[in-house]
Amino acid sequence: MSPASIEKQKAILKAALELFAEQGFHAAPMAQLATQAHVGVGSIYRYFKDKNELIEALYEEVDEALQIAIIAGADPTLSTRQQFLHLITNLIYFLKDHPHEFKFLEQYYHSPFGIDKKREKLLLDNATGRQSPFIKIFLDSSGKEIKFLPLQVLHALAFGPILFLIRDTLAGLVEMDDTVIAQVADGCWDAIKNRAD
Amino acid sequence: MSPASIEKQKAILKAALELFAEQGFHAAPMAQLATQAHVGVGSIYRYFKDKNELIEALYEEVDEALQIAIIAGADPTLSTRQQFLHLITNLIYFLKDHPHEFKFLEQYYHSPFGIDKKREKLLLDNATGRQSPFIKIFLDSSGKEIKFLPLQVLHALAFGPILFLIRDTLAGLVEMDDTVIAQVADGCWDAIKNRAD
Amino acid sequence: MSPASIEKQKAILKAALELFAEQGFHAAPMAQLATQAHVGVGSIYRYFKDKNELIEALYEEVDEALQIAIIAGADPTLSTRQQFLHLITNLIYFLKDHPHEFKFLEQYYHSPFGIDKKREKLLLDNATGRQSPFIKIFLDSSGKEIKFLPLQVLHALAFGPILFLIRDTLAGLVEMDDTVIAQVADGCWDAIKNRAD
Amino acid sequence: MSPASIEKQKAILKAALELFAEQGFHAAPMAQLATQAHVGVGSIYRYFKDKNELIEALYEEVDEALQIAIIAGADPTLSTRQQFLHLITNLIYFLKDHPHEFKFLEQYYHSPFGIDKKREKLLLDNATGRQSPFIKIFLDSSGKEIKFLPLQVLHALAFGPILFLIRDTLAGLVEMDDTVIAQVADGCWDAIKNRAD
DNA sequence: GATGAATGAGCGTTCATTCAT
DNA sequence: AATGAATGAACGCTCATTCAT
Repeated sequence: MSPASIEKQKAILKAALELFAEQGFHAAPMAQLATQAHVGVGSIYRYFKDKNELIEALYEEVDEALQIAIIAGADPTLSTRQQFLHLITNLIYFLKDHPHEFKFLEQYYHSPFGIDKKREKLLLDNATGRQSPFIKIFLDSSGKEIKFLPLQVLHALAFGPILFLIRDTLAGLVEMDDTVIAQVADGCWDAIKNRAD
Repeated sequence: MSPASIEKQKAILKAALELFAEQGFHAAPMAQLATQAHVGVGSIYRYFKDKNELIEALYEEVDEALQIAIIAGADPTLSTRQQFLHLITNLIYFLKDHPHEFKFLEQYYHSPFGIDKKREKLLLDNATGRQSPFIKIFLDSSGKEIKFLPLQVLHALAFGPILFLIRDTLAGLVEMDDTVIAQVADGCWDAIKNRAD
Repeated sequence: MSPASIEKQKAILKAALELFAEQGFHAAPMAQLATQAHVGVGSIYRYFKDKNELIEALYEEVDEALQIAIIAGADPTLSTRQQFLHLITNLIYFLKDHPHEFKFLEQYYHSPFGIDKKREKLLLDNATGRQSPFIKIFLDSSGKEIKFLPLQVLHALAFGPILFLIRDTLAGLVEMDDTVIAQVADGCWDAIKNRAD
Repeated sequence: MSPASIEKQKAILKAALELFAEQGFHAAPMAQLATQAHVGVGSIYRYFKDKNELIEALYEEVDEALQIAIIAGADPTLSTRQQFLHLITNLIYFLKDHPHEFKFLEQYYHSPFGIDKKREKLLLDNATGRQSPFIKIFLDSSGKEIKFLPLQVLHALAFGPILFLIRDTLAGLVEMDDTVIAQVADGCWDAIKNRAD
């Protein structure tokens, strides 16, 4: 694909991210998306088979960026607690600093696409070596530093508060400064850590 | 309003809850809703100004039921921890046992309506005596049995995991038996309780 | 269905017949059809699931009218030749006097619908008592007054010239007065009659 | 025009014939046509002003091939009947053996183009020495071996059955073996021949 | 000359809402 | 009060045609 084409595709994905985040999938007409991306409607369909495929492609892109952000600066020599706090702090900052990405992901995971994608990722993690860094920590330390609980429950305890709080932050209901972020990260650790520790 | 009218309105709300939960706001046409409620399309507009107002009214109804379910069997003589566990367990069972209500609320809170509603409730709680039982516990015990954190952060730590897990349960990704429910409730408490305790 | 509804449905079918005949299925937008029928676009979809179903319904209506016209004044006591000439003359006059119907049918039989419909009618004729009057004559007299030929071949010899000529007539290439009509009908009989007779 | 250009043009016409025959004019996008012809979309517009002109050009090509096939092996010393049977048998075999050409011509003659083309050919035949071989026979023998009828009527009687039958053959409704072909040709002759003969 | 990415008018269809009955 | 037929703006998507490369 030519550089110009790649630019165009990126412009479409960028416009899609903004519009989907601000208005939702349904309320964002392809025509408006085209306008915002400075392309013709028809051009979108050169790059993406239909609206669904555009959404999927955008998800892949956003998820990729998220995964990269999460593992930035990861250090396997640290304690489990410190590794967890590092990862989850990365996650919080990324979502807080990328409200469009956060809103898009929230929508995506609540749509019919989302459920299947989630299940798919879960199976993938079980089946392949490619593992989310969180899952690795959970599996390695479950029953030790971390409570012996089903993976999904650990996920819920670790991520649930984050998503909840970011949502409120973006809604302007609460301010997330560095102190609050540290407190929440801490709270998440408290929720999953084995009490004996 | 005549008893017959009340019945009709209830039928509409019931049908709306089912359809919205199963298909989403957008994918649930008013015509289908009317069919399912055994009323004419026009009748819906007698009780609700438009689709948005129907959604709002349904929210009020569902939220009312939820608030009632949460405080069932509450006992102010118990310890803070026990009161919290009681409330949150009520919450979990209600949401788990009422998937339509849960799915509707999730959608609602992720829609443009949701943000405003949340802010409104917050202000209401501050301004009036009518207070959510959770807020009462948080305000009463913050800095004592419970961490000294902004209310929104406590909310996030307490409710975030619940919502996350119920979602996965309804998607069939995890089974929530009584043991798991107790473990999650416990985890939520661990997240907010003061470590000294 | 209320009388008003029936009127509306008829208006739609009438407009469809005219537009399809004059512009073809593809070139006749639903919006134009709605305008011509003095209804809203959406109303068409109350009566017909989609454009295809409208076309099918129109075919049924036109075919019905055609079948009725063909058998008008049929007299089983006449000779095979006279019965045939009567039927085919009816056919000619109907098509000549109903150019919209003729053009619509031509299009229909040349579309993907048409082939299947034709085969279906053929099977129906074989399987049930309901028989086209032409088929009855052909089957009864094949090998006697009429040549012993496959049914399809008799059809071709009898109808082929008619369709060909009507087409040219509507195109203004030839004038079909009563004399010409009689001559063509005669020619068709000559094509299928047994020479010995 | 360079040899390479001629090749390209032929490839486009070949692809057009196949696609138009199989899918119809409307359902055959220029892009698909370009792909099948192994040229760029833009190239089609170098050889043909627009889609209509491509259709026209294809018609000329197909018609040319048809006219040549019809007169193959013509022998002016034979009887009128034998000459007619020879020509019409040529016609039948060509159409039967070239289904793409037949389907294309049928579509063409049923489209807005067709009418005008037909009228144009008629005028041409009258105005110039270039005459269809059938027209020559009809004009020479009308009132003698052949009925005294308007040219268009003779056309209808002679060609109508052929087109009708080929259509059904391609639709799989009837098998045209050599016997059937001879019988149809015979029938066509019976339709136009003077009874006295 | 040849290409195919880009375009946007125009399509079939849906659905929230209205209003005559 | 209750109905549902009627409406048309708005949607996702296609494709003949253009034009920069």
